[in-house]
Amino acid sequence: MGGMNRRRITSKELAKLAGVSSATISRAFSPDSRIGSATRDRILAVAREHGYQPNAIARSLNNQRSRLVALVVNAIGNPCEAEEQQLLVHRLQARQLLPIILCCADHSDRLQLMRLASTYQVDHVVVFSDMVSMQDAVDIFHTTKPIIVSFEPLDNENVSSIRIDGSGAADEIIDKIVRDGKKRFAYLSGTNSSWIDKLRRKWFADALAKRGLSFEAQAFGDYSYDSGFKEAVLLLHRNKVDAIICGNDVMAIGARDAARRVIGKNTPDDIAIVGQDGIAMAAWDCNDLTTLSLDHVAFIDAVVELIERHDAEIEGPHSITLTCTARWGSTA
Amino acid sequence: MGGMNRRRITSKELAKLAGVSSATISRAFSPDSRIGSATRDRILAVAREHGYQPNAIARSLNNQRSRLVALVVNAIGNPCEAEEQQLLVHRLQARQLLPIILCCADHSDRLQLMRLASTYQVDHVVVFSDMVSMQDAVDIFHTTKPIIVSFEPLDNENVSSIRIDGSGAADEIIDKIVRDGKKRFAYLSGTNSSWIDKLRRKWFADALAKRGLSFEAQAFGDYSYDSGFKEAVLLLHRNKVDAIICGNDVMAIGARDAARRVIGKNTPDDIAIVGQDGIAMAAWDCNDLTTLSLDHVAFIDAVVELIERHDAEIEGPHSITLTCTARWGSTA
DNA sequence: TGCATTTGTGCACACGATTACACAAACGTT
DNA sequence: AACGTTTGTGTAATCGTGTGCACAAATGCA
Repeated sequence: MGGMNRRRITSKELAKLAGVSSATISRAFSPDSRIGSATRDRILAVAREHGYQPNAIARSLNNQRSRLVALVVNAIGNPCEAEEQQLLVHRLQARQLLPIILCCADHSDRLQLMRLASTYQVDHVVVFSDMVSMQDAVDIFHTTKPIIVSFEPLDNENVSSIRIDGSGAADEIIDKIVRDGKKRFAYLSGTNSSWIDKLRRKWFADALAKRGLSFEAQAFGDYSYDSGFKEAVLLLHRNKVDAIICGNDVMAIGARDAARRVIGKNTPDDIAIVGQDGIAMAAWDCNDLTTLSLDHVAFIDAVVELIERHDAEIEGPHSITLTCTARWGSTA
Repeated sequence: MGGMNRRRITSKELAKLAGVSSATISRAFSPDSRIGSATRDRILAVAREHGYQPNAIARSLNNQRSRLVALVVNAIGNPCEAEEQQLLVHRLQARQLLPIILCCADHSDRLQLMRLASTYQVDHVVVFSDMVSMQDAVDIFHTTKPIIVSFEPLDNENVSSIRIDGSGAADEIIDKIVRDGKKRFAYLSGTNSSWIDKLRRKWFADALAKRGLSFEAQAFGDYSYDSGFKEAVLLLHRNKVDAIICGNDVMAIGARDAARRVIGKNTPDDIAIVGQDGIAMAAWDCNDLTTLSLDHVAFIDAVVELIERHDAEIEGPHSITLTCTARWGSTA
């Protein structure tokens, strides 16, 4: 590969080395382009020898297409989203698209962060986070061409969305718990401001209402194990509930630990505990959680389909609805 | 903000609107630039009105500085790295640097992926993954200017590294286990090809050797809960060991579950189980793992320091050594 | 052979910003 | 008032590719 620390060479320099013009270099790297195959082979050989690769930044400027995708997420470590993030990143990489992560957790200024990403002319935006208002995202990205993929249904021509319906699975789960004789339900929210949290809560509230019941108590955590633990202790002490529906799986595990260790109640006999998301960890032997689960692969398939629609310049927003299923464990 | 679906405007168009030249537009957005403050204020007002922001792609081309950072990771969901990834992303965002994730898991072609990222002229590369040979990374990125931050010490002027020393903590942990009367040790590796796995194993092997002991058995997993569970079953059936040192915390949890549920042995009395990484989940009440732990904040501080050295054009590679500590739980 | 068509290559400009240089206006000094 | 310095702005080149256009060479067809 020649000397170690050499500057990356440009198409013009390579052109000189190969005895052609820089336009021909460009064509050699463009698969469907009028160019002699002998010339192309020679150029590619010289390019390899000198470690030349076209500069994607310059190409993006010219193309008006960056092949960058902004992923707006709450956090990276959080298992709730992590499995989906992982899947999506793989699918993007297979399409030669590079993901830029925008992480909304903590106190970073989310709007400024999105504005920064938008200056990089990302081709697509996928919003996983429920901490950012979809309207803000539209305002910031609407000048670039990306369509935004999001859970939140928003009536806007630039937003494609994925709707999630867990009402059926919630009904099944409530049915089982009620038949097991539980009567006093509590809901442990992830965040009180999030619309997705309200949606999830509504699935279960409706299922209860159908049976003449309702949530006797409601607590607010932050999707973390610690908050699940802490809030469950309070719920069990103060409200004496015998069933806790949690906003995600991690809090459910925290709640289960709290019930067992602090209060001395075990699932599913003394108390029923339900998670949401269906993360891999929920199925671990030590957890074995009953959870309202979303098919991660189907979800990411849907995201990719929306992205491809957009890439193919199919106009207008599109919406896909996915249905959750109940995954049974020993906690309810 | 005016019409909804308008194309993003350019500095030249904004210049016409504000009655100045495009050079002046650029200066208005460059904090330390010779420009009248009245002009700047007027331009910024017009810019806000029309939703103008400088195009980062064009700026990068001119600057030779993209403000993009490539993060080479094994996987996103994997808790081992996730906490560090999360911390690093925040620190980068605070510096107006955008992270591009390169995910090496599964069967994607890691080299091609790194080549793709290198065409985006990333300013820095941080290699978390132990699935990629550092020499490959250097070969691919050496033409761009980034210094690579990595665990693996490599004698190359373009690589800064962070060395991790867990020998002291491993010694403490082995000491405790041996004094508890355990005699038959097994090591459960993450991957058999990884140099970092060999390093970790050596810390414990040395501590054993100091006491005239050695590993009676060795198994190979893939850092996942399932592999920890499965390999532990085999180890306990075939080799009858009474202490398992695991390559990471997640496998340790799997091994603990296997011992308890399949074999009927409990920690720490029947068997000692040790993890590595010190992830938050290890401290959860239901896990309470004894683990060889790395201070994640200190680690990311070190990464950021190396990045800043590089940004400040301080020449040459640099190396920082961090020391691990033992974190005690009820599994050993 | 003569002419129409295809193939392969170079020239020159565009993409959207930054910046060295030039220069006019405003300012300070004696 | 004369002159040197600072300040603010415009002009034009540059970053590295992609591509429409022009044109020469090669090919096909009668």
